[in-house]
Amino acid sequence: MTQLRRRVLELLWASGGPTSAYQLIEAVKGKESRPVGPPTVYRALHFLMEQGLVSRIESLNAYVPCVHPERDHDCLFFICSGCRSSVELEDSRIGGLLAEDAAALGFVASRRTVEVEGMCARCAEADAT
Amino acid sequence: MTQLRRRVLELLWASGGPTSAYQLIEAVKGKESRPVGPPTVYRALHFLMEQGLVSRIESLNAYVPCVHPERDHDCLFFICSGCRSSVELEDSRIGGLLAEDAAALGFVASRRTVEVEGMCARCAEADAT
DNA sequence: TGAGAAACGAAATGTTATAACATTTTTCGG
DNA sequence: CCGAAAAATGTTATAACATTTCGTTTCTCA
Repeated sequence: MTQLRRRVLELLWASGGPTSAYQLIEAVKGKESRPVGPPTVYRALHFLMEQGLVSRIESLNAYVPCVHPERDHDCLFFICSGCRSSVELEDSRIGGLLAEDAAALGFVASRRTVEVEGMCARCAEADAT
Repeated sequence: MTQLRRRVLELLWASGGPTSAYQLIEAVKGKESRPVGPPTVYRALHFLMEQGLVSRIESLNAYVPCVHPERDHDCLFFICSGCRSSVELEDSRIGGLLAEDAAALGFVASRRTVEVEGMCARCAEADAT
């Protein structure tokens, strides 16, 4: 864990929601006052994802810190179209079903992406009003 | 269903695998011999997705024709890193669990993305050899 | 047939991600 | 401590993916 990687991770923690790589590039530039190129931040993100500290949300092209990095994780994301927030959940039953379906195909799984878009309770309520 | 939209759908059927928007742009250009801009093809893709004829694979930025457009679908994709192929499956149990988890959060779901990356049976075997 | 809606063409631009290569920093055996 | 090897980072350029904007054409239907 280097200074740069820690900084990217801290920015993600601070951000409070899914954050795009280019937002992070700007944020790192802001803290330092020197140029930071896209590869720099993308490399840090790849590292953090390998370590299980960060996840990528495919349907948003955005990144979030993991809620429980300690556990071998297999997460699903609920993404609110209203407030652009995301909630991470763990449901091993889904992993189980996916493993079962994969086995039926002879498929050797390595990475899972499970994302649900919709409206969070707060935004759904606001919307109904 | 217009001529252009039909052409894009046919190209997807013919392609035999996940296809990027820019590959489709090139392919449409080829068939016609006139320029076709990105918005033209993206509009057709959005239309076809609305109709449930095409799905987007988020983790590849690519598009595939749906296997069973007739049914209200709720699909999962198994994507092979070896041969870049994808298999579409329906497993209503997963939709059920996701609905259950969503309900627990008060979350109103609209779209689901479930993608599993790995190696298909063929490629896993070839890899082991 | 003519007004409104839907679809399409075209140019520019915005957004996301990586390739390729140079340089700096760290690590660790001697 | 020193220097070679490995890891990380900087820098430039470009690839890949997607949308905005606006003007024109085509379709529909009263």
